[in-house]
Amino acid sequence: MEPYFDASRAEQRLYRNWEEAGVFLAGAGADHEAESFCILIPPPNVTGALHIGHAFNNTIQDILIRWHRMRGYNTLWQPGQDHAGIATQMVVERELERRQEPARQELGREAFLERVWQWKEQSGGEIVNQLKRLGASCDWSRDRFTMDKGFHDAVLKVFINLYEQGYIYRGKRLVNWDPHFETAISDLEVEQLEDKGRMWRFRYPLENGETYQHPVEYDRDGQPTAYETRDYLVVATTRPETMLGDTGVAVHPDDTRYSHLVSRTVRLPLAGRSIRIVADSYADPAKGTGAVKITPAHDFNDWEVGQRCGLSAINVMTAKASMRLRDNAAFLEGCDTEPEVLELDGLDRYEARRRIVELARQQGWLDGVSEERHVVPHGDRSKVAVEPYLTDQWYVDAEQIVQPAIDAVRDGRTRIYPAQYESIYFNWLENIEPWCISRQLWWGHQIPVWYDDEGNRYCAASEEEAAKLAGGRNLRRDPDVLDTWFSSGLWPIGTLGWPEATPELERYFPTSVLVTGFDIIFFWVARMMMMQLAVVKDIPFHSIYVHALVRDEHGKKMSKSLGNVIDPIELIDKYGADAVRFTLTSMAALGRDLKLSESRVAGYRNFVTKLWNAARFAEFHNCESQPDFEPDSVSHGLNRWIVGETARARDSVDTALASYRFNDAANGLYAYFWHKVCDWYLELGKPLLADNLEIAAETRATVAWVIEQSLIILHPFMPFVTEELWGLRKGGSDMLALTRWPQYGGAKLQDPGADADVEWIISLIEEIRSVRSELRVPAGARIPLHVLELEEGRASVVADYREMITRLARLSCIEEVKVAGRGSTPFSVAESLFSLPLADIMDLKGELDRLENKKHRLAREISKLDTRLGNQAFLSRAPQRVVEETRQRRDKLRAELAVVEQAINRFRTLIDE
RNA sequence: GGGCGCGUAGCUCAGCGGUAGAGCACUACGUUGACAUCGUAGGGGUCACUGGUUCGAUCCCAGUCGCGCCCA
Repeated sequence: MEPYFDASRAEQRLYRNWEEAGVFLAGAGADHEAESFCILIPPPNVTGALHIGHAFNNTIQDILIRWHRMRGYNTLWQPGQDHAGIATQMVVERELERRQEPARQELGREAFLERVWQWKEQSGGEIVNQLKRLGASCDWSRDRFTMDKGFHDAVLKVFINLYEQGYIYRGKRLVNWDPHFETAISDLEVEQLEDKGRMWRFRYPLENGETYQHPVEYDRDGQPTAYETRDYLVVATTRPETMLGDTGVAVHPDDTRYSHLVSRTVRLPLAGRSIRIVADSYADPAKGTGAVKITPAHDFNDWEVGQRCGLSAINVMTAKASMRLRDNAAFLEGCDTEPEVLELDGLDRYEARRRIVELARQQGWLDGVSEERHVVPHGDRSKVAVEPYLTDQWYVDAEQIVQPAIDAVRDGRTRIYPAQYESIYFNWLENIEPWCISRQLWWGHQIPVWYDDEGNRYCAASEEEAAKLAGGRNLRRDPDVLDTWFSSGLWPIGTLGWPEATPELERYFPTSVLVTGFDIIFFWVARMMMMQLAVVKDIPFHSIYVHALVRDEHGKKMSKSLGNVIDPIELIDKYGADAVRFTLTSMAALGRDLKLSESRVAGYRNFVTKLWNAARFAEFHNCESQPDFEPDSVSHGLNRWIVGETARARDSVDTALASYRFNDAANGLYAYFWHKVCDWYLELGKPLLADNLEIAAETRATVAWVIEQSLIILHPFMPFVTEELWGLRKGGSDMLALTRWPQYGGAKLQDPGADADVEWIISLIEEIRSVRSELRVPAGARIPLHVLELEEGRASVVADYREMITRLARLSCIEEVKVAGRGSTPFSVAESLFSLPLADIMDLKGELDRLENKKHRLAREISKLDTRLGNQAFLSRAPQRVVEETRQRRDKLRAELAVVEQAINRFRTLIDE
């Protein structure tokens, strides 16, 4: 065996072996009639590359899957990719541009889609290979794509189903419009970004000679004391370019300044349109002048006001967010436009903004301008400011299907871990808004609705069926496609074969657990709940494990623009997949972000090496597993101890994983293997492996068992190195991935007597090492150990472990003596007293200090406990158990103190002599 | 504005009513036939602050101060 595990060479071979042996297939290795365990992968975008968040998310899933598979469950990890409408269309369009090929519009829909499919075939599978590098044990034979024929059919069927039940409707309303992609997007795809901007105040002249008194001076109580007569209203806006679409000015119904003006009109500058002053409580008297311009076609709040007050909505922009005025009948109607305004036609919205402000200044209706910060909605993909835009779109009336999704979590049929995410889930669902599901894109599931020339709609699974419904009328299909999340919302039933009643659907649905990031609870998790419950009347999963975000080592969100992205594949290349996985797992504390630093990965790479070398040790010493080995029948205390430790480790892994405490599982395994097995068991066990000893055979078998048990319980976390070592040890006949998880219970393999002995031996060795180190005894020097006094029952222990103590503490001999010799250093372990004769090398003063320190530490602790035990309130109110434990501890410390004091006295005597 | 979370060793984080822990980093020593990607020993903390509950608070409660995120 090499001294290191060569991850880069072994990983791909090991993965291939797993695939060829079919160990990842649904149900592989399952016990007969086993319970099923199924996880659906959150489908990565087909355009995507594996980022660290995927690596984390899929490591967690793989641990759960491998753990269950080894425990004999009938396991399915269902993989797949999402067609990711906007993202993919964007990638392919860029590709066309880069290669200077005809753009999407020139190609036309059909040819463009062909190109997307081509692209998908060539470069779409990258992320699958990357998941394999991570070790993800998905059943790739069942890989699904949200645009597959079967999945597509299922999506259309659901659309038709929901349409027919009246849960899907078409409506003309304001949507969030992304002017870059020229499509509607849903509320969730909008992110609010704060930006510094300006607030402009405009004067809109009152018509028909109306005037009002506007306060200009106030007394101390804020009461107006002087007024001026105004023949205009001042309105404020951050978006001057939309003023051409103004159809009203609103004032608060209780605002006495303006009440006589309600229903009068102002003349909209530039457009020359008469617009009505309306009373609506949306206008806040305390803000600005209390009068607010209303642009129903370009602002969500204004839209509501317009609906309430009967104002028309005039769209003054194109889909690209440039001004549309010249051939805009709605705009021109009722206008007495000034020539300048038509020159704005076709200008980009920001250019139009500058021009309008400039015109306002020139024409004298600019009242003022102020700087302020405000939040501007942006498209999460395009990063451009979205426009509220008036269009016809398809909506899911989510309110009608939301209740079962709320109930399922309320009554615990689906549980969310950690529970704090439940309230986020409820809060969103209880305030659900209609879901805009149509997108003006080409790549996606085209909406299965046809229109005849009169505009009647026919919703059907195919053109033929629509034609039948239409009775031969001329039809054209709705050009829009569905929101990507509409189809991924059907991921659970869609991947398992619905609407066919497949065996997989029967066996694996509802699925066991969904592992996902909190950032897509709304996008995806909540919608899957709603849609599965609406379509098949059942929950999609029993549990939802919500994990946090992976951030950089300073806690910043990783992003390309910040340049702080850690590429998991680079980490895997450098440290191996096992190290990357173990790092992520060890940091996966429930409900907390992880800050990833590379040094941590390097640390776990060292753990992989440690495991590798422990196995190498076993090989050197011919420690081979014995078929008839019974862990509970070993005789030597050391072997009995490690068997018990191993059982405890297995037990705590199971407990931790069952409650999704992945970090506890990983850290427990790390401590067990490195600090128990390697630091102590293998070191103490070395003397027992000498060929001439009777105990050697048992110890070799125990070492083999311990190593192999460790490989098994580490396998879900570090599948590659464990599988490789398993193969090296077992000759490759059976695979670790399908090896049965140990069932032995904790109690049967525990031996408290052996545990106490070994722990005492460890303390003794540590104490000797500590003394040696502090007294600067050369590391290579062998020194004698004098035994002065032993606690009851320890004599045989010292005898049994004599050689181990000698070796690990680098002693020349262990002798019983009656009195400590001149120049020797006494020290204590629990209640036993020893000394090290170090006359020529020791630092007397330093050693005395060391003992005094220990004495003070003990004395301080004892005094704390004494105070507590002297407190009547404590004695009467604390639980008896706690009182008793405190007393025992105090007594034990007192005994130790006595021994230390004895050591000090002896030492003083020696110094005085 | 509403909600959630977080302030514990130099750094990244566990813990969570009764002994304050890990990894990394740091210091010293060291190649003993598994491992220097290692071993041994060691230093390092008013558990953000202020009150309260309790026999007892890093832990529970309230407030303050800092930081982050989500929603409007």
